[in-house]
Amino acid sequence: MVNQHYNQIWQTVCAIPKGKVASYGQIADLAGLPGRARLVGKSLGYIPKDMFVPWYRVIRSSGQLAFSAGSDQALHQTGMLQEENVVVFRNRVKLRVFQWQPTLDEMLWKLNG
DNA sequence: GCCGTGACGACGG
DNA sequence: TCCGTCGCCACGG
Repeated sequence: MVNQHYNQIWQTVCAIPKGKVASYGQIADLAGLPGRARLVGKSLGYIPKDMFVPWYRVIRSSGQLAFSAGSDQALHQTGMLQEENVVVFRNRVKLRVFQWQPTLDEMLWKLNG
């Protein structure tokens, strides 16, 4: 039994295209939960093991990875991103280059799904 | 109900 | 750019 908000958040994270990243706040907004970036972070820790959700494409609004530099988790996330050709330098990603900018179509599609 | 705790964010120095 | 501060909100003790 999981909070309904978590499902909305997971769905939204799944909409981030491969090779792009989005911020916690951005996901919260798109999920219809403005101002609840921290809830997004929480929910990513509760992703069911049998469900694929590209959690590693979610980073801070500053471009920094959420995990501290050098930690196992940060290294894992870095590896996953680099497999998608997202450049991670000094534990951060250049948002100018890799941040997902949803088109109107993508946002409307989410409403239907 | 109060309080501390987060995979956060905006802002100012 | 790198910090500290404050606001934020869901949870658990």
